[in-house]
Amino acid sequence: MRYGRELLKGSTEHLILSLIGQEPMYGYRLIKEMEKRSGGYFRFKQGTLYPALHRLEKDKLIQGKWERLPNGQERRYYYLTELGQRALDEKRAEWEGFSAAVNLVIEPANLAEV
Amino acid sequence: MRYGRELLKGSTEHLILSLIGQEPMYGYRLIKEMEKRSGGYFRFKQGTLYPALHRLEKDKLIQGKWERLPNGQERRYYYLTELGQRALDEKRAEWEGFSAAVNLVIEPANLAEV
DNA sequence: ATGACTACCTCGTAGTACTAGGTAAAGAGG
DNA sequence: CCTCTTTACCTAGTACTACGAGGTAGTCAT
Repeated sequence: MRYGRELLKGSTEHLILSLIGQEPMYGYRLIKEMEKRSGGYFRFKQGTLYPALHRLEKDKLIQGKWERLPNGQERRYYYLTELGQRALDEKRAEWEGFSAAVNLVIEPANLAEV
Repeated sequence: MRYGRELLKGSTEHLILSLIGQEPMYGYRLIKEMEKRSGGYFRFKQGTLYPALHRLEKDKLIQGKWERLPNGQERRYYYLTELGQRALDEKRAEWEGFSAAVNLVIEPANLAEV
């Protein structure tokens, strides 16, 4: 089941913060990890991810550090900041409230037993 | 908890179709009903709802009919079409897949027992 | 007749996912 | 050596849509 692109809006940052909060990561790995953990559901495009990472860094929710591998290659690892942790908690609560509200509206179950 | 405006994107049409599918409605009532059923969570703005209704009608997912009240007032009632019912089913499946995927990513629970 | 509510509408702006392009290096296979 | 795939970073432009802010008009109670 392919999801509409608009559905993802507003959840991208939540998802990214969530993964980085679990373990510092670099962009390319984030894409792979997102796909793996969602059972293949999410396939973030680079044109979605990198701008989002730059936004989050500009807002000081994450901090990037260039790190050099033994073979000389460089990767930009992102770490969750304290501010980012608070934003993550907020976004989690937001998601829970939102998804509960959607379910209330779309499920006719709430017509019974009031 | 106030939700981010972007979170709503992609769910608006699903929510509208869902309510109209339960009972034909006019715009103003949709706003009130949405608020009531979501426990006050959703407060659709007119600038959101009316353009969405027009989109849905243009796409033939709903059909509008002007109906005159005894006092002479007119309302535009919207009815779910067959095409709309199919779209609603799709959007419901989409939402279920999407929310399941989000929960998989944000809950570290999936690290245990695999 | 003044205000509150119902009920419809639209224009412009802002935010963001994606397409389509780009760079550069590592490693594998021939 | 050369090509291809993969890793790994980046950006400009487009399309879509929620919302703010504005408008019209009728009903009803005070």
